[in-house]
Amino acid sequence: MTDAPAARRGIPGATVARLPVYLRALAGLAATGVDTVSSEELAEAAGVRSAKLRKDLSYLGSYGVRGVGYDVVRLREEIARELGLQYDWSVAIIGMGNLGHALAAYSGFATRGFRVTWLVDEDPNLVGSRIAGLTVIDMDALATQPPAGLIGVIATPPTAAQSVADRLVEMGVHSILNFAPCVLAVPDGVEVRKVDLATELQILAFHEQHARAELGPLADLAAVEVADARQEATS
Amino acid sequence: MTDAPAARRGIPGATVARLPVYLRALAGLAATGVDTVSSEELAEAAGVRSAKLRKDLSYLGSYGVRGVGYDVVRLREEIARELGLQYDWSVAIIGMGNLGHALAAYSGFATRGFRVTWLVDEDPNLVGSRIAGLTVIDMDALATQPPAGLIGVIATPPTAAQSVADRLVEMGVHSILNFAPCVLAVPDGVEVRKVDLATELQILAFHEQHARAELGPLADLAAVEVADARQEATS
DNA sequence: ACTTGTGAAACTTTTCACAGCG
DNA sequence: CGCTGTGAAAAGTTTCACAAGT
Repeated sequence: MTDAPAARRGIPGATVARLPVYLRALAGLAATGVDTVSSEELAEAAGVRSAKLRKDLSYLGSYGVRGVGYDVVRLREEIARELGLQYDWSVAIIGMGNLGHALAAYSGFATRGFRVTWLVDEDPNLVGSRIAGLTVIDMDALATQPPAGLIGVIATPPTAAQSVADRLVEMGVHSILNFAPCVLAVPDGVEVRKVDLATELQILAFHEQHARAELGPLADLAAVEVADARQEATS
Repeated sequence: MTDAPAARRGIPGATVARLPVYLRALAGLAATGVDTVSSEELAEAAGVRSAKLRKDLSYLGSYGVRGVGYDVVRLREEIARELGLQYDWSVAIIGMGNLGHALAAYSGFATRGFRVTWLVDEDPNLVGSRIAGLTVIDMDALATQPPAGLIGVIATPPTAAQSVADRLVEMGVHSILNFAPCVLAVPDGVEVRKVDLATELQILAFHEQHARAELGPLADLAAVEVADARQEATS
């Protein structure tokens, strides 16, 4: 019954997270005029192994042709549909600091199915000003016209992030992208993804340190040793 | 032999990725004067389950006290050491567009063990200008003084990203944070982490669409349907 | 002949549940 | 008694290898 041409509820999360990468790779291939691609080639373009790619695509259904490969246009459509990109989703960016500014101006959203529709800040000096073609409003103004399916992007300082999240949830938002370096508490049914820049660097630092340890003592480290008030910790 | 007070090579990747979150939670607790914390409390602050937290910490060694909990200062030091944060790592940001600018000005790096030391761009109009207290240089200038342990942050357009990565690798960098929406090919031993903003939104769109499907047909969708040249696909 | 789609195996990560220790 | 640390079970993810289809 529910066995129509797509996967029955339950595409693994790891697969969902890779679909955007495949989509990007397919867009690149389409742009260069390729119209059929093998799992081997597409996997190469996406930076994964071909078996993984095939397994991932198998969750969406059978869109390949054995002995031939995948039709670039068709596969692109199927993935886009699975991701819900037949709609142009509205995005509200909250917090117009450096990062909020950069996000508002980022052209990569528009080209990939998203429309930045609201820019929000609480600072009265910013409210009313124009950034990237939009007028900055405050949270109250946003709350008067919250569209269903809005995605909220939090780019405030961490101290403000939780209360912004609360207000977004209150107005019916259930997808949030959080750039503030803090944990957000939200009710069930609200999906939060986080991007923490310092965290990413710390993970790299771990690998850097351990790669280094293979090669011998950390003698030639140009990274500056922290030699400051660390005494208070040891005394 | 190699059984000193830390984990023997092989902390799971999933655990490493969470250590920065624990570190942040501990910093928060330390700031409010708490000096002992149970796995339950710390897990709550970090947004994970306590069993997972304890398992993660067990890879670092036994730093808790049964019946009591963990010493906040001690645990913080141990995690920081494991992540290699006893050093201040140098960071070079390549690509001084909107995002590069925002990253250069981001104060969150300095407070978490990283020092943005070089800003790089190829545009002659930018080279020599000052951003966030630093003078913008070009890749050639960076190549003349590449410190060991440098972390490269790529914030260029995707078309330039691969060649920037190649040059970074050439000068001995083996940790790269890539903001450009493309796959980078690098040799073994070079660690690349990527942050793709549109990808994150697409993953949210997937969940948004499927959460919505639970509640019935997509009637009240305020996300604008893409009603353009999609006919060519159906005809 | 060639490439997909997929069971089964291998590996990783999370969760459970309780022994062990302060 | 309470909380950590950890084996063992469960769940999730990746890889293998080949049968099945064109």
